[in-house]
Amino acid sequence: MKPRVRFAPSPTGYLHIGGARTALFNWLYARHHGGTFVLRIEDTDQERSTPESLQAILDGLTWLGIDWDEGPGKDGPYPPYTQMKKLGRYTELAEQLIADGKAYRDYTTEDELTQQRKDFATARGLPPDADLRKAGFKFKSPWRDKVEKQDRPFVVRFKMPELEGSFGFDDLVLGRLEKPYDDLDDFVLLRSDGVPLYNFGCVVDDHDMHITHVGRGQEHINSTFPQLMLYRAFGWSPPVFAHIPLILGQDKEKLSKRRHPEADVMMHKKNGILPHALVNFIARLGWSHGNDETFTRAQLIELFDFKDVGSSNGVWNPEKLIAINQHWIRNGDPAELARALVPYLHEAGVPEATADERLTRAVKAFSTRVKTLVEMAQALKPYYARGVTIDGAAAAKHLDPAGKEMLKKARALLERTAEWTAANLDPIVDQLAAETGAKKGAIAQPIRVAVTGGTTSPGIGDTLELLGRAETLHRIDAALGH
RNA sequence: GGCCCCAUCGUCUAGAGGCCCAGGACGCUGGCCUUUCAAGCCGGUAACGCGGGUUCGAAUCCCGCUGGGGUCACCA
Repeated sequence: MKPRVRFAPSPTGYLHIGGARTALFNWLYARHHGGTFVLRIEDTDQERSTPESLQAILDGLTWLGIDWDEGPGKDGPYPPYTQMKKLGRYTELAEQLIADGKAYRDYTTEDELTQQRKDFATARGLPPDADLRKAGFKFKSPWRDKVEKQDRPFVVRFKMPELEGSFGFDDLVLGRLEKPYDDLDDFVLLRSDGVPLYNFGCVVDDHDMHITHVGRGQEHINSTFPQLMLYRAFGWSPPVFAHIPLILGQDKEKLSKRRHPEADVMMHKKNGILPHALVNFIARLGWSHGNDETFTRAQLIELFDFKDVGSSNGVWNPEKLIAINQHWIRNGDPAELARALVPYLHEAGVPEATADERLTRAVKAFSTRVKTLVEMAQALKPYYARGVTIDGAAAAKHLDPAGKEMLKKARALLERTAEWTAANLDPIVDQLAAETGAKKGAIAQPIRVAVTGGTTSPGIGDTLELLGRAETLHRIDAALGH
């Protein structure tokens, strides 16, 4: 049987890096097994859900190259894929549970609940601001065993069976996980406005959508138990669970949107990280395959399995992300990189940049010299300009009288170069070195400073080819004071 | 605090009883190469949290401790 997996984000903000990894692992699992990857929108938190967030999440996934087979914009056999569009289904199932005596209508009001908390605090001699959860407060509804229906607001609560012992499940990454029955209480299924809460909506949808494997963050371990009870109450068989470790910030705290800007997937796009580099990095955070560090997308799909996901949390490591990004800039397809680079060049103030053959050559020349697309755009920008401003220190060091003298000789040779290619241009340095007995540095550096304005650039041949004959001679003349 | 999960270099990790006085990667660092800067190549730095067991033998199994994380809503 082909697996059906899902990613079920809540559209309450941008795509979080932890969510992206959860999506990635599920997606890889589906692609590896030729299964189906479902994208489901859990928008039952009406306070916080926004259309903009939904779009941001879709954009984030798309940027990362994680495509879904069913979900927003993709019809599938088990619609709708948005929870607020199937409210009737939840109500129907809640009614069914009530009829079966497995859930009940709880008419407890806000005031009554507050009173119960107060009484609890007083009985324990606790201060009014004490955290009652820590003190072990457990809500007991007086409606648990009543069946009458009243004409006022109510929530539907699950009637947790009073059973001895414990129950559990076999997690794909953590192994056997168990919990005593009496740890659970009568959790809410449906709010008073009829909207389902997470545990209920999640179970109903995973069942309705025939989900076979649920890969999600370890913060959901505890909610798996009430969910399991729901499966049991409905007589449904639960999916296989895989709880993947959390990603921590550099301060070792859980990666949060508020405290960690790197939690935003799209921030990395802005920083010039390649989508595949981020995918590669994120995959290696928690998952491994021997000593391998870099993987193509095809390799990830071929090698991924939940059983190779580790069980301990991982700390975000920006240096390694950069290193992997550099690796893919260096080893990726230059033409493809050129296309990815164009928007960054536009951003850098080079509106005329297009993914042409010249840009591809430029990408090749700089691929070992920059770590991000932002750096690449910055590095390339001067090559698109007319003329260049020469750095004072560089000029003082390399464009002294001797340097200028050498530059003149170089210019003469350059002018006579038939075909303006790196292969033809590079030997000029050697030729001059042989003729004058000067060191290559005494020849190449004055040229480099004259045409780039600074002391560093790719090889002279590549640099000059990129600049073109006219611009090279123009800049040399300017440096010579003509 | 209750419950749950976790524990190898600073970080990501390999390691499924002897192959490990622990390997790779990033970082940091010495050198080589070199027309600059990179890249590349060769080297160095640095870890099995602690204490008990089990075993001829433990990073690997068991227990305790400690530490870290998660979770306890009419959020997800």
